[in-house]
Amino acid sequence: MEKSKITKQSENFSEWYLDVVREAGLSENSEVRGCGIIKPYGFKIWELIKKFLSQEIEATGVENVYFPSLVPMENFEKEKNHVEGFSPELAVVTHGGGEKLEKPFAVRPTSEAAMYGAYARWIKSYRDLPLRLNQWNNVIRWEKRPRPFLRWSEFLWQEGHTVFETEEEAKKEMWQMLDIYAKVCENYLCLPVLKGRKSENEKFAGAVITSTIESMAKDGKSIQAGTSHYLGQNFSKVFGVKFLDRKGKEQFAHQNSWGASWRLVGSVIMGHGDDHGLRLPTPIAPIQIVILPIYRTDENLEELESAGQLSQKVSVMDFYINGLKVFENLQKNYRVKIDERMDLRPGFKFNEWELKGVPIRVEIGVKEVESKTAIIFRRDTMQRKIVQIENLEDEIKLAIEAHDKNLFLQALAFREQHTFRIENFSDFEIGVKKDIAGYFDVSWCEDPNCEKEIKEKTSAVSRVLPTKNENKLPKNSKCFHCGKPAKHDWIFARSY
RNA sequence: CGGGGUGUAGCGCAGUUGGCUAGCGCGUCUGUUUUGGGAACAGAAGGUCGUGAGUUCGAGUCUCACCUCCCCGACCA
Repeated sequence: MEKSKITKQSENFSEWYLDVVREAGLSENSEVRGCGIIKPYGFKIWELIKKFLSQEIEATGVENVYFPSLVPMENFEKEKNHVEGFSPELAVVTHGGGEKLEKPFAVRPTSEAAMYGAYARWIKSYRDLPLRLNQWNNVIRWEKRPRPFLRWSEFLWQEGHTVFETEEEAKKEMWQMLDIYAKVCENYLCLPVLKGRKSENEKFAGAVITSTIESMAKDGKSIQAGTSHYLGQNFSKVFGVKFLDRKGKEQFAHQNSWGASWRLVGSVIMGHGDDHGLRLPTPIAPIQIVILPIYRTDENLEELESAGQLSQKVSVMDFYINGLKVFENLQKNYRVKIDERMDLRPGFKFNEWELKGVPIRVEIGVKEVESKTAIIFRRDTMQRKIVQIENLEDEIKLAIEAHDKNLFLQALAFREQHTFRIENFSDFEIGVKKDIAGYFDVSWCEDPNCEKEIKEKTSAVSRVLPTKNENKLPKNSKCFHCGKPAKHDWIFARSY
């Protein structure tokens, strides 16, 4: 048996991830450091995720727009925290048309500074509100240490930018959009997420509140899978987004921004993948069912031909697969691929489709043709089941439901097994240094300096204050690190 | 930006104190036999040895400079 092309997760998770990304044909490095080439199979996964996100976002009444990718540098300098947060990672265009530009342009790392000048012109009255727009685009952030899908220097995402009369309305929408991200993750990506808000140190540069969904990778690290910010009046004040209210008084608007990127692809790989490769949830699988005809020798084919119902120009498998209505229906209802490659052995194909994470495989060999059956193989369990050919469609439907449910439950169980209540800092330090660490549930003081010290000592930071803990007293009245009064129970972890 | 590596065929690598026509594995292409868990054999194609300069009769190999990419940190709203 040939050795696996991918490193075992338990040996080196980071190498496992790079191996899967390469061998499953998702992406490869480009000539530009930190910018990846997304290959068709990887891009299709993103397009399917995008389809679900887009549906959910548009269902709330948000409209799509497009703003330019170049932003005047001076726009970034308006909001103090924003410029401090982003200037280290800006790409700047200094030349155009062969000449040095008088005023340089930044390539957007996010579009607050690109859009809000226009918002200021568009919004005059409370009647113009709420304004709720979204754009699907690319952004560039000059990352020091890129990683496929999770932190590339150029990435695709959507960014929503919305404007409201009141703080209350804005905050309500911030949580509404976060719920949509959580729903997409849980329903379509089969990934359980923790919802909540970020600490002072971890929030978006320029936001009043940053909310987040966090999913767990199989090495116990946390991935921020989507984020929704209440910007307050920080940007409306500097960009002049103001309106006359119902009493004729001028007010600065309350704004939100929210985004999710193809980081979600990385979250799926790291959240579901195993030593055989990818495991894709059916809704976002480019190929949901692969049908694998298994040929034997020409002799067998001839035997079958002479035995049966076969026109001379059609092979046995063509007859079986294309001639039966059950397959016709499958191809109507699912993304199906028939692997007709004659030059490859079945063992090779099994491994290849498992590596690519195809949820359901249907194997049809001579035995199945003779007995009018088919074999259904489930990627999540790696188990085979023999079914009658006339039941194939129903059986596949059940298998898909079970497959996706199982992916979700396995990920949830993994997260629960790797979430630890910690009462003191020495246990925390020991826990964080484990190979497969996880989430640390701690009572914390919420002091930014305390968080900085924790980060310096352990490289772990707060990830989220889960919404369910927001209105609860902490389990321990003292901070697990500094001993000052604790405010809430937070989740700390190492992260991507 | 700090520390450590690296650069030779599409990918992964070897290349001895400087020496003759630069090699191996995987992959690719052609053919034959195969085909129920990563097939075998035969043949073929594929190289400015990161770049530039230097030492030498002779440099993949030695010297200097530069560049690249990777890993570990810092940075990552």
